[in-house]
This record gives sequence, structure tokens and C-alpha cells, in this order.
Amino acid sequence: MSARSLVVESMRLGQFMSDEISCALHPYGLSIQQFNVLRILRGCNGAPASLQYITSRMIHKTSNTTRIVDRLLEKKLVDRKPCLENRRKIEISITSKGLSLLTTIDPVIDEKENEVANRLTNEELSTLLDNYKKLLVTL
Amino acid sequence: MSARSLVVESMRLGQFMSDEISCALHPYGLSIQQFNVLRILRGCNGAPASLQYITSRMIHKTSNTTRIVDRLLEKKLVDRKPCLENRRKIEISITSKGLSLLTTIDPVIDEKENEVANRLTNEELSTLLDNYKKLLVTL
DNA sequence: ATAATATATTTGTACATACAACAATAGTCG
DNA sequence: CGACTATTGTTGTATGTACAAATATATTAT
Repeated sequence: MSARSLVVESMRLGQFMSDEISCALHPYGLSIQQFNVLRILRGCNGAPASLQYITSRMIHKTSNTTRIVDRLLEKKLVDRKPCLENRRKIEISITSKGLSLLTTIDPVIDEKENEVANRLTNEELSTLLDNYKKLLVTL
Repeated sequence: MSARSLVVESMRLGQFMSDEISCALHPYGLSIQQFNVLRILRGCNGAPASLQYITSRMIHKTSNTTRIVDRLLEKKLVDRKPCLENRRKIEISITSKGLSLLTTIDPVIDEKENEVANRLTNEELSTLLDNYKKLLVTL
């Protein structure tokens, strides 16, 4: 197993997953990154989050969180307030509209995730498995 | 192992790989997609490729190949001619400048691929392995 | 206290992604 | 032939990615 196969196959698989989830989100007008941010905010259980915190949890580390939050603001799915203790910071929280949208989407994404996992053939999984195993041995 | 972990971890891993390769390409002024197209064209061994053919081999299926080729054209790394047999088509081929750039970059990417593969810790690989294995059993 | 440095976020720009609409050519079938 | 449909590629628009520079505030050192 070459390092190249590992890299290329991992990229292809990740892209496939990401395309499928994006597609499932499309009817709700959310990009995968916007959805990601909403889920991060829900995970805060009411506590506000800074931009920095959100960025640290995102899959695409270099993505521009300011502008993704801007779009969620336009849709009134999140709130943004200046932080009083530290005026450099902002406090972002999910609105009730945002929460209820997530509640609607949750089962759709759950189903899609199962579907995607099951759509991988045994052969594809075996190949991946072999690749990772061999790599494991050589470390 | 949940379908969600499989999906999220696969996306994270793919993103990590892709970020690392992009970074290695940066000094050469190529994006990962531009590099991908150049390698596809080299793989044609002199035969010209249509846009459609290139798109079918790309990792990002929905990406806009016309505009990626435009940028390679500007850098004179590829040629574009109308196809005489079928005037809807265009014939794209890699130039000698493109080939020699690839020759320069090849060893750098090989090294990066090995580095990336080896940077994954045993623990990360074990977790992935477990995830894929469990999935394999349930299919 | 002032200057230097660090932190938090925003803005700018080029490129890529996602999707839809459009245009041109080719193939098909009456 | 002429209309219909399919194929191939281009263009438009909104969003996201990647990186660097700018802005504002906070912290630290002198």
C-alpha cells in the first residue's frame, strides 16, 4: 500500500461523504458549513460562543467563520452580540428559529449518514481497511 | 460505531490530507485541483483530453473544469484547441512547460504523501480501523 | 503611563464549489 | 429536410476556501 493511495482514497472518501451531506441539506437552504456551525452552537446549550471557539471546532479550519456567521444572521438562525467583558470578542448563540430548524433536519441527516455508510461496498471498505492496516504495521 | 462517526471522521481525514497537499503545492502557484488536472493530462501520454473526460477523473466532481483549465492556460501549462471531428468538443493537452513543472513537483508531493501517512498516529489509525471494521461486519 | 506585543475579529482578493441557465453542435426520427 | 432531443462546453451568481493585511482591544514590559 502506497502513501499515495492512502492520501488519494482518503480524499475521495471524504469528498463523497461531504457531497452527500451537502445534497441532503440543500432543501433547507443550508451549506454543510452553516449546518456545522449551527450544530456547534447547539452543543453549547445556551452558552454563547466566540468566533474563535466556533472556528476551532469546524472541519474546514481555514474557512472564514465571520462570513458564515453573517449568512446565518441574515436568516435569523443565530444572534451576535458584543462581549462586555472583552470588547474584542463577540458572543454568538443559536436562536429558537435555528434550534427548530435543526430539529427538523436532524432525522434527515441521521438517515443520510446511515445510507452513506451502507452504500460503501464491502470491497471499498476492505480496500480501505487493508490500506490503513498496512500503514499501522509500518509505524 | 455510528454512521455519524464514520462520516465525520472520513471528512476530517480527507480534509486533513487535502490541506497538506495544497500547502505543499503553494510554492509552485498551483491549487490542488489545477495540479490534479495537470496529472490527468500527463496520464494521457500526449493524447488530448476533452473537458468532459477531465471532469470525470477529478476528485471534486462538480467543480467547474472550464475555469480551472482557463487558469492553466493563462500560465501556459496547457493548450486548448477546438476538436475538428466534433465541434462541440475541445482538445486539451499539457505543454512541455506543464510537464517540466510536474517533474519538479513530483518528488515534493511524494515526500509530502509519505509524511502525511506517517504523521497519523497509531491511535488515530486504530480508531479508523475499528470504525471501518465494525461497519464491514454489519453489511 | 507608554510602547511593544498578543489576541479577536473583520476585510480584501484570488481561486474553487455548487447549481442553474444558456449556447452551440450533433444525432434521431417523423 | 425540419423539429426534437442529447451532448459538450460556457457563463452567471452565491457561497466557501485560503491566505494576508488591517483594525480594535487587551496584556505585558519597561
